[in-house]
Amino acid sequence: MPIAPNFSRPNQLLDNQLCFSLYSASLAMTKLYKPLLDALDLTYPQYLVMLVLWERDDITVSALGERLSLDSGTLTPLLKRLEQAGLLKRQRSSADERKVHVVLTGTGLALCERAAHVPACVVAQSGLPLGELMGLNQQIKKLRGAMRAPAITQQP
Amino acid sequence: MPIAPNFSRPNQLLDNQLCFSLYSASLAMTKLYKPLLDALDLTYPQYLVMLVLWERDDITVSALGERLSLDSGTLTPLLKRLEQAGLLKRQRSSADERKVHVVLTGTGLALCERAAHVPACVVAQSGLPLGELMGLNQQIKKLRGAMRAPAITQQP
DNA sequence: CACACTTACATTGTGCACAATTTAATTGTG
DNA sequence: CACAATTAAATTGTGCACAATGTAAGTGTG
Repeated sequence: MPIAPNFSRPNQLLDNQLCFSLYSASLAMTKLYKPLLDALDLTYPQYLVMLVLWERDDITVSALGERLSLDSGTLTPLLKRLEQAGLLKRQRSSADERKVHVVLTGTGLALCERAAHVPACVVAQSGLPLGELMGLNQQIKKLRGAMRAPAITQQP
Repeated sequence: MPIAPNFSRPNQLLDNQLCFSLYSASLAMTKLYKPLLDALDLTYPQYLVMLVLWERDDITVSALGERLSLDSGTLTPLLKRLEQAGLLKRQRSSADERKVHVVLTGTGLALCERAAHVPACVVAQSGLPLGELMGLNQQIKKLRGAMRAPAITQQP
């Protein structure tokens, strides 16, 4: 049986490419960060967690999860590794024993300085003008917002 | 110690958001595909592999890896699962015993029909006009190309 | 105040991604 | 032809992502 390229369904080729572009660009971006983050002993998801904490320290696991759209199954082991590395502490709330607060240590707070050069390095490596990247960022945020919103679905 | 938002380094907040946008949008997009792909018993990376094979059957693992920017460490177990599911065969080249050719079975080829509606469903769910998605796709592909290219680095 | 219900994390299991290493086949060079 | 070098997959180990489930703490209702 001969090869059957599906030119009859241009959508199947075209539309999936946006999804594949996102997927592939995201992986490529992570690789761009890797050498910089290796120097800080952070993985990319760990770096994202630290970015949130550098902005707002002492938040609960669920607040962190909402900010990053990640659940406890992902965050719990990740946070344990960061705690093991001495960058933060996980402490149960005394007011509500169900909640776990994530608090930076001195080491974790200090790491912010050593991470300060990372974004500019990545921008430089991408080789595209900053304005273009910012415009792209706005569009992707819009797409992400659209995906977060519930689709026009018939309610039962 | 008080919270220390790093407003003094706007880049650290701004530039990382493009990267985070990509990361988060990619994960969200995968979740959009999930219910559709569940019906086909495919994960999203498996679906990408099938898309490539529906376009061009009988290619080597390394060709597949180049197309998707994935290495054998990712593809080998993924392909074994697709083989287990009866969608493809992995067969060593007789001409060069190092190479493994990936060939669709009848079942794998037939699945193309059942997957035909997936892209349009995802576009509809995103809630954005098709033209906008296509423009975004072009820009992201440009970014990905820029990241693939070696940065302006001093050669030793 | 009992008790169903909800909430916040933690745990378990599957499937990517990828670095690093291994194995085996092929190619290039003297 | 011997043999170092290269190439193509496979293997091993770590760290996400996430579904499904479990556990314990808190909440609401009669």
